[in-house]
Amino acid sequence: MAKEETSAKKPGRPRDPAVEAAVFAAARSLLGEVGYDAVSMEAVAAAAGVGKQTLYRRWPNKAALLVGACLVDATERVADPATGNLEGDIEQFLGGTFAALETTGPGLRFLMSQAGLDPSFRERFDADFASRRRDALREIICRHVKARRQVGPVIDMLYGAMWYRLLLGHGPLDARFARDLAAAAARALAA
Amino acid sequence: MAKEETSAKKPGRPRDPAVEAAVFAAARSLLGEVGYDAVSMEAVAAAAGVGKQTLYRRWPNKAALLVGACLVDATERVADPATGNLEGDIEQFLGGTFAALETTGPGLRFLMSQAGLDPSFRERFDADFASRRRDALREIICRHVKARRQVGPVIDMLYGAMWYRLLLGHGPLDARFARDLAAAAARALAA
Amino acid sequence: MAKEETSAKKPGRPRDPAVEAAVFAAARSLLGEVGYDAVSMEAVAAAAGVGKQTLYRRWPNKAALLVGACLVDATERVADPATGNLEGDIEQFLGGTFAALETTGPGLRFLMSQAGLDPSFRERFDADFASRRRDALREIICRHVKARRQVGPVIDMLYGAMWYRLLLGHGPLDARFARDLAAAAARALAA
Amino acid sequence: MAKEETSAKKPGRPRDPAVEAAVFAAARSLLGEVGYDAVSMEAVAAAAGVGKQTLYRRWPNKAALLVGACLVDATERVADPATGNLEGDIEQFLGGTFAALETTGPGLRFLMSQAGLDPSFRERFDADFASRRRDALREIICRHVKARRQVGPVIDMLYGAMWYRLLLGHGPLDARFARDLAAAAARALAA
DNA sequence: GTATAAGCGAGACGGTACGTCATGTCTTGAG
DNA sequence: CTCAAGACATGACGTACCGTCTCGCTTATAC
Repeated sequence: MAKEETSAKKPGRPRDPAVEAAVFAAARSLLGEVGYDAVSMEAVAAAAGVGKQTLYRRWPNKAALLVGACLVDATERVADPATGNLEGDIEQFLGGTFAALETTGPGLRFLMSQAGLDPSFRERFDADFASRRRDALREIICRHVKARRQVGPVIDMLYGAMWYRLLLGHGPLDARFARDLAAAAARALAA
Repeated sequence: MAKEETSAKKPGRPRDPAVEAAVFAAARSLLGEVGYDAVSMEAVAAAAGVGKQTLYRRWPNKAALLVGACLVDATERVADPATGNLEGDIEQFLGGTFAALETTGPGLRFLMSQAGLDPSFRERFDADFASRRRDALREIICRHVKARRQVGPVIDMLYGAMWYRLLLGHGPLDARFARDLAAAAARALAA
Repeated sequence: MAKEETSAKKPGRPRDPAVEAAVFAAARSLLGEVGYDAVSMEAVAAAAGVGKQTLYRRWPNKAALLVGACLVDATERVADPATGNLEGDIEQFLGGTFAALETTGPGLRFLMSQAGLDPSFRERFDADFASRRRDALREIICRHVKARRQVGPVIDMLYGAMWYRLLLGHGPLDARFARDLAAAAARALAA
Repeated sequence: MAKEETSAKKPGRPRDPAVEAAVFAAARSLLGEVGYDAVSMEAVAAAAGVGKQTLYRRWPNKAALLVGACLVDATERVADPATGNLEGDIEQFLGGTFAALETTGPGLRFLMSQAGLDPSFRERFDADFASRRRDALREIICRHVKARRQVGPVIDMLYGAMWYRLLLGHGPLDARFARDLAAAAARALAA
């Protein structure tokens, strides 16, 4: 097939793979500490022990860098649930997602806030992060549900509830909330 | 003591009342056109024909100014529905809410983003606006549902879905979405 | 007429006159210490306790700033010689000129370099400074010499020798050099 | 002695002799077009179709490279004069030198200006270029003159006059100027 | 042959400075 | 005391080069 000619040997020194890890770690740490606005490319570069040009070589702007930094742990933290039934799978998925928010919550809240403020970041954040999370949840739900039409709104309700509480803080994102949401979703999706 | 002669004749030139209106108009217009980040105090001052010092005399920073400019959006505007059944009432309430977003959407989106960024504003915004909207929806739902325990999460799901789409823009906030959400909620709340 | 009300009261805060003095002092000091290339606008700003923007508001670039800072060096300071004979007058004139270079040398060297790099400054520097010095020397020489045709090249030789050593530093600009040049010039101009 | 084991067969691939020519051509061309400051090693490398490392392997810095590039044509362009008398030889030497400036003048002007700005470049430029030209002229003069003591200042006067006009542009560097300088120098050196 | 060693084009790397922009403060003169 | 104007110190922006460091390749001598 030779489809993957992408990895043809390029000339010049190859990119140092350690850079990405160092940058993402620095970026996540700063994001959690001081918030999106106060994260500067200079600070990320300094914290990661990296030149500014190296950041701009790999990410076009701060938004892309931070989304990349958060994307990694969100996708790798939530295990695929397998309880066998719809409600249980949803509960487990949401429970895992909420648990991850213990550490990633502040950073993600900043990113979603930024999405509300900046249209171009909005697109990138949805395409690279939020829509992927919706797809992951959709896949789980669709294992048990045939009526596809109802699934979309229910996914928006589930993730919506999560973000709503994450942004406003008027209620906890705990195991009980996961259970309540899962129960409501399961009933909503029942034939 | 009557020390608080607030309206006592203060020395010096009085504040020009036209300034606030001009500034708010300029600010909302810029916010709609270019987005929060690209709004600068300098641009607001120039657009309003006002000196920068005048802005800083009245608002401590850009966020506060824009919050002031947008707070008028966070006002009740949805008529009380009366279709007689749960699903119909929810659909009508959400439909009205979504319709109002046509004009108030950008302002509210900015306010919710600001709530995500600023904890003190978060509290104020939830207490003065968001929780009141939840209460209004709760009252409507509770006309038809006795099982109170399930209501809270469903309200978060409904408003959550709305905000989720408002912030990310990945799907429309239209009559059909109101209908789908109402149907799902009604099933979730059914005994 | 009064058209030239250049100094008409302009609105806004007036420029702080202390800035120019502080900047020039910092610039000349840095120029003397580290040389033109190593002088950075950032260092000048820091040393003068001034913001970078303030520098760029007043001077378009580093060269212009330093030219301003050094132009004070380009001022007449040599007393008119009166030894009665050609060789003595030349020697005394050059000796005085060389002595002044003790302090003004670095600044003048920079200015001449700048003249070599920037054609428009070249014209200005020649008209306002270098040609006047040549005229001064010419007047002294012409007191003793009638053959005008030979004078021009000799003046270029004398000032040329000075600048050549000032720029390259391959030989001293001292009393002995003044004497040697005067002797050579006197012979060259002899009938 | 075999001290000069320079040409000992060294292991590894030998240096490509075409590189130096390509680099010098590119460097001279850039120097003439945009001036010393605006010449960057990256641009030279790109223009010569050469890697940056190749430049740094052969020249320690930009200054050395550009001096090298200009040295070549200055030394090879001026033929050894042989008119038989002092004044004629000087005139012919200067005439040839001035003629070469038609093409090399702008580049050399940049280099001399840079020498005035940068002490470390100053040394290199004098050692590798200017002092060699003075030596060439000294040799010619010393064929006819025994009184060595007067020669040094006269050489500074001759080359000084040339650079003075090259930098300030207040007079032409033509055959007549060469003749006038030669005549003055010959008289100055006469017993 | 087959190491070994250096040169080569390319380009990523940690840095420094650039010149621009916006922040929030300050200082004018006018009202 | 407010207002419009604009200078001020500060600090991040994104770019351009610096001089160094890998890469994979080429081109020599040495074993």
